[in-house]
Amino acid sequence: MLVGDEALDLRLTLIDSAQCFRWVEKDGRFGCVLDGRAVWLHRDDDGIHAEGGADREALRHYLDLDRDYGALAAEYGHIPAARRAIGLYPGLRVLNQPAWEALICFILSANNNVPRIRGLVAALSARYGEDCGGLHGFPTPEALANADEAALRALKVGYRARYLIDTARRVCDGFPLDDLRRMPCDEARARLVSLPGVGEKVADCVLLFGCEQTSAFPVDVWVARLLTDWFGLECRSRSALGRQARALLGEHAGLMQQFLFHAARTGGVELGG
DNA sequence: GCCCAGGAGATGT
DNA sequence: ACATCTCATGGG
Repeated sequence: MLVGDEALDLRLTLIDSAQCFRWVEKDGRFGCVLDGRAVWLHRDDDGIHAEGGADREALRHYLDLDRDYGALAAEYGHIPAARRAIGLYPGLRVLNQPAWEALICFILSANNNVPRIRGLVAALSARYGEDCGGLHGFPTPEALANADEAALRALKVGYRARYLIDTARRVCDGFPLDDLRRMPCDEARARLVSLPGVGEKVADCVLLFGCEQTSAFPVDVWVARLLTDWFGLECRSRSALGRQARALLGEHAGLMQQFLFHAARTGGVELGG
């Protein structure tokens, strides 16, 4: 099935950009379980193709293919660092992931590095997710709510085991994950940070990658550096940096953040100059 | 051994 | 409201 012929860079968006930790690459194809079904994506001369998985519209939405990224470049074209970052990665898109998956993956991301997060997510899915022909689906809230803490720690999630179980129980107990996309961003963030293991940074990642809240602006170590070095912001706390960045960049601040983050983290642009 | 990684929570001021 | 410490784990 032809998904589209957009500029989408599969490896950059699904693996290297560290907004999702679930996709695997095998023989030039990219695989994951979405909505309980395995899907494999690849590009040929015609564009992006999908084998298996959900319907075309759901995939296009997941991959954010219906957004005009040319308009994003125009919106921030007057900011030199933003223009550079967008120009460097014309194939980067900000995914629309299920909120539950983003929530658990970014709880695991706290004080952790990308390869290890990916390994933990794979181990979690292999142990608690449904087998879908070689690939494993993401664990359900019920599966993690009923997980044994020692068994989770055996997967090397460390002190985050307690966060996973307790947050999963909150979700099973009626936490309104699916309503977050319809709330004002600040209200949705306030609700998320009430979950164990979720601070402001993780909340912003869940909002941006899992709730279509494009103004949510996660500030990790790299974004904190680039905000001081490229934008000249002078704040001590990440919280204050995030507030200023959102005020500066507006309703699509989070989309822009993803380009800036990748430019800073991968060294595509030098920091400190 | 140290420092770092898409930080959060508890405690003290 | 802000600063400091601790929390597992693995790689450089």
